[in-house]
Amino acid sequence: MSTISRMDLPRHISTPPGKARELRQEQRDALRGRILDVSRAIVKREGFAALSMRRLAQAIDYSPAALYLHFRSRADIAYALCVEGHATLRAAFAPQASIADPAARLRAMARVYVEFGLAEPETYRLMFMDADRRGDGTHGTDDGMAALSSMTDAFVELRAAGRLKRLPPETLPADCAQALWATLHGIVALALCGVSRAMPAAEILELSLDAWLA
Amino acid sequence: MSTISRMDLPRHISTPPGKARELRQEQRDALRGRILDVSRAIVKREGFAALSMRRLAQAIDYSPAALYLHFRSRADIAYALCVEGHATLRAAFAPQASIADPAARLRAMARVYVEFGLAEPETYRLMFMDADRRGDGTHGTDDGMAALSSMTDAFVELRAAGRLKRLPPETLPADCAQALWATLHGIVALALCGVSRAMPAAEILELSLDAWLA
DNA sequence: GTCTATAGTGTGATAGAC
DNA sequence: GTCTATCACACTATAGAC
Repeated sequence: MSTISRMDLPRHISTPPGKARELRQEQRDALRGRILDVSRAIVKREGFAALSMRRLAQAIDYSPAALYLHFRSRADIAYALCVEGHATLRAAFAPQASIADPAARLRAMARVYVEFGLAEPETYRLMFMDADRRGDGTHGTDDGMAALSSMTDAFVELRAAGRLKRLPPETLPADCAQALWATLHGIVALALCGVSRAMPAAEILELSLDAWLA
Repeated sequence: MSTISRMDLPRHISTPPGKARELRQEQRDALRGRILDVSRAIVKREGFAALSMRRLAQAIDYSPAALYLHFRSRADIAYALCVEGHATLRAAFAPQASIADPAARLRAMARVYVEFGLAEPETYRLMFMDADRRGDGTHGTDDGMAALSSMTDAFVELRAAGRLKRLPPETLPADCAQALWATLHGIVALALCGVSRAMPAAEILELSLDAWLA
């Protein structure tokens, strides 16, 4: 919970003419940031469904109407949080890129992906499981597909090294990546829904990776 | 939690000896059936979120209050529809059981599963994607796990035939089934969320099956 | 058993005063 | 920019008349 009160922000100060504009802009950005901070916290803990405009307003100590000066709608906030989430995920992927062996790299990326989903279940839901129901345009985030293209690259290397002989020769590496992603998503999604009570997600993951990459 | 207590039955009335009682029961069952019919239709077309008690009541031409004489809550209706869905899925699996080759059988079952998800997206959502958010006890449906045990059986046969040598020898067939299920769920879930815009689900499926069973 | 009526609570979003 | 007040809805569930 952020302890910053609105009173900390200088609001009705007669601003000197020069910097007035950027100062106002700074305040705007600060408030927008605070809205996102609180939204992120609520979503993380209780999920996007628990994020109502009223509650959000109360948490940042403004009226609900004030929110609409910074976001056109609730879906707009969801979109912003999704973009953030994709950036986080991409950042988590980056360190794995230096792994030389493509199979080991794929395994590492897969583990990162699943760990992200399990560590931030509600964010993951927002990003990948409620996407179509919200009606906003989250799908356009090419940024989020960076992970997919890293996996594609690894499959290209595998194919070049002749290590995908189990699959039909005309199979595209991009399709392999897509299929592996579907597997990863399935593992996370089942875990989040509590349906796969038997086995821990990490074990399912290792087994699936063996099936794909052995 | 017993819904109907014995005390609710009209014992002050000397129950007419003949068919009165079962006739009343028949009417009760008929109305309950109609409620489920309409609910199923609405969910199929527009999803469980679109099923409100008001709307349901209007559709069956009763008052909202009447619904609560047959279902304790909206979640109760969801539960009933889930049980139905699991029965449908199990029935769709049955014909595949006669396929002799375990790998071919697995492929056939996998296709049935994915086809079910794509053909009845909203029912699938209700069964496997909103499960935890509803708070009812759908997970207890052992009936629904019949599919999983069929897949386990197939993996047992594969292992016995020495056709799983790519996986570590201590791997349990039940775990293989669980992992394959996760893959299937991932394929369906991504397709339903419109995230995997590139590739048709059927192709991802075949590719994944090759990876698993080649 | 079924109705009408309504309690009680939520929601997203907006108008208009200051 | 921010507020108050409110619109215009939705919802589940129940009370009490018949």
